[in-house]
Amino acid sequence: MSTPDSPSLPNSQDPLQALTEQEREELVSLQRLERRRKGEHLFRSGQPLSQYFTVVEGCVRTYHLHDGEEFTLDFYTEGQTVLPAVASKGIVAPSFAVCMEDCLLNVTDEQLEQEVFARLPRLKEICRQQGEQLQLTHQQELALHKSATPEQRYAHLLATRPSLLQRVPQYQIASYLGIKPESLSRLRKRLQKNSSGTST
Amino acid sequence: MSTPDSPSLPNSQDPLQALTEQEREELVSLQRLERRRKGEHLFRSGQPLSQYFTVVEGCVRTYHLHDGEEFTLDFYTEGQTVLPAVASKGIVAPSFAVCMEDCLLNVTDEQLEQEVFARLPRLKEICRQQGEQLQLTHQQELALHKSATPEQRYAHLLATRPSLLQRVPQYQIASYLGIKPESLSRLRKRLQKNSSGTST
DNA sequence: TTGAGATCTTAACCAACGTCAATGAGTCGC
DNA sequence: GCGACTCATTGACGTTGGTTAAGATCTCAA
Repeated sequence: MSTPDSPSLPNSQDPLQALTEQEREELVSLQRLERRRKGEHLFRSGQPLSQYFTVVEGCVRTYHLHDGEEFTLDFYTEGQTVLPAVASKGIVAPSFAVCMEDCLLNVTDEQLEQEVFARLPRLKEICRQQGEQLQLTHQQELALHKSATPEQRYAHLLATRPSLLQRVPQYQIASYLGIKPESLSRLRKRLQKNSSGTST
Repeated sequence: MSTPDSPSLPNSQDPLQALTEQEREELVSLQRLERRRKGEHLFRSGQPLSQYFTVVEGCVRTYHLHDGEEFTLDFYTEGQTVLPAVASKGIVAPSFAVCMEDCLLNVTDEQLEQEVFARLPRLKEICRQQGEQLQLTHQQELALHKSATPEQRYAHLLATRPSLLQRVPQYQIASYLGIKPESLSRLRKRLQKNSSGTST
């Protein structure tokens, strides 16, 4: 009933379980939390990336710009990392990231990252591994997007991240699914009609 | 006229330029080359990955299986790496990879990887950075796929990897574009008609 | 030559998305 | 309340992809 939404990319399954209680506490003590207002950008496409963000509270959306139109890549909510840490210098932001709500973010820059890894050497390997698996997951996402119809993609979103639909305007969900808002509207209507017959 | 096809994922831009001539020679001397026959699989979805491949000669296709149907993820030709090196233990193959032609491959396993990194310490960082940028590139691919029509995707493929279309059966290209072979056939016809008018 | 198999093309029909335009519903500031 | 604005919905229409089925090539082997 109240599962807090598993992320579509398993960004998830807390790999920090591998740390000891003490290590985790230390990690928390090193965290730097910052507030960002609704509408603020975390980064913009093409800019060198110097910070990495994890959402503690709120919602962040990443998107591409293409012929003046926004294409939503993903939504990040409580507990999700907008970009994996362990990024090297010289990495360039591949997209835009904007706060959908007022946000509380865990912000890591290069210096802090060095510090954290110095204190928790095991974390580096954990992050690296996580990043690699994430990459493979991205490939799978692409495959899913290719092989599924918009309807299936919507059903999948509904099944895996139901609360997102309450939280985010539908025209952005549509863009996330790769269709127009009007089409999402019709699609939802179709599903309603079919499911109402099913539940008898 | 005869550019050898830039890969869709810039897998490309030889990051080994950062090595000295001597280092590169050493790298080559450490390479292990293997032949694989057309139709052989390099890995299968779900299996632990113990080897990484770069195509020296031939063509490799990766794909997903979904309800018994294949969905082509990508094609890898001369010079392209099927999966990035610097993968940790315990990584699981996210897809299938099969040789489209008889292939000559540069094969790296964990042991060889250790050896190479021991001999060329700088390479490790280079590979890591490459892997991270690749990850961001995958995100961009997904965005491109979402925001472009099949026609635009085909045009993009035609522009960036023309020789692939000569090399690979069209029904697999169709699957790569996310459409059915019949649709690709119609699409090509439409494009022909339109471009014939243009070239006057 | 004949037949089987694989690949590509074409046609006809339907379903679904895109576009354009109009209408509601909700919020906000005045 | 009122207008302005944003967002969701609906309808009409055209375009395009999926499906099914048929046919055209081509290769390969008997």
